[in-house]
Amino acid sequence: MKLPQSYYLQEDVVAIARDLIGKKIVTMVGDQLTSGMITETEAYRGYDDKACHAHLGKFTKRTQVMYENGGVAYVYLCYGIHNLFNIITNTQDHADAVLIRAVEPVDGVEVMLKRRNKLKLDKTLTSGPGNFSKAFALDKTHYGAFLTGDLVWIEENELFRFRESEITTTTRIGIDYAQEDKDLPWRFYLNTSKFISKR
DNA sequence: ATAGCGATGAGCT
DNA sequence: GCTCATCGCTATA
Repeated sequence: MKLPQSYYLQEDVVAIARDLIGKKIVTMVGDQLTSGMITETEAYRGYDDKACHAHLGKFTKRTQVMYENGGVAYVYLCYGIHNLFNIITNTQDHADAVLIRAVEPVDGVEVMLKRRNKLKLDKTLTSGPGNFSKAFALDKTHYGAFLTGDLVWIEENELFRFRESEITTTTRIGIDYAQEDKDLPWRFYLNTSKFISKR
């Protein structure tokens, strides 16, 4: 059920970002289980992608986990407020990552509502990378966490099937500084879901 | 030691 | 569409 490490070791991060749509992501934090179906992702490709934190092999305390073997979490704080959750892919020294930008809630909606200080379920509960991370209690303590472990993982979603036409391929958000790479079609979302950060 | 800034989200117009 | 909260990372000195 849990995706094995070999899944994350695949070399095409863009293909993985697309393939993760429809899969189930689960966290077990403080005895509270939350899960959801992944509806929106973006690919960031290590060395040659100007939008990637590891562009041209940039190696800092923040980016170091990106260079590990695929199957670990890369979480960083954005705008001083939001934790953004990424999955590291490819083999060691290839700093590729997939940003999870939105999910559709499945289990633990009450827990998510509490974490988000909300009273009722609507699409803002888990759409947008900062909102998703907060609802799933993903933060800096998950930096480097193994996705084969018992804290956060991804499962195959046998029951859910969709047509190819339900996946929209488009450009990534918030990376205008990346010059010629800002228009790469590396964002994917399930256009039949309400839980999308931006259409 | 510190200036500059960002893979965002909320609220208001 | 516009503003701004908020702070750790990064580069530079």
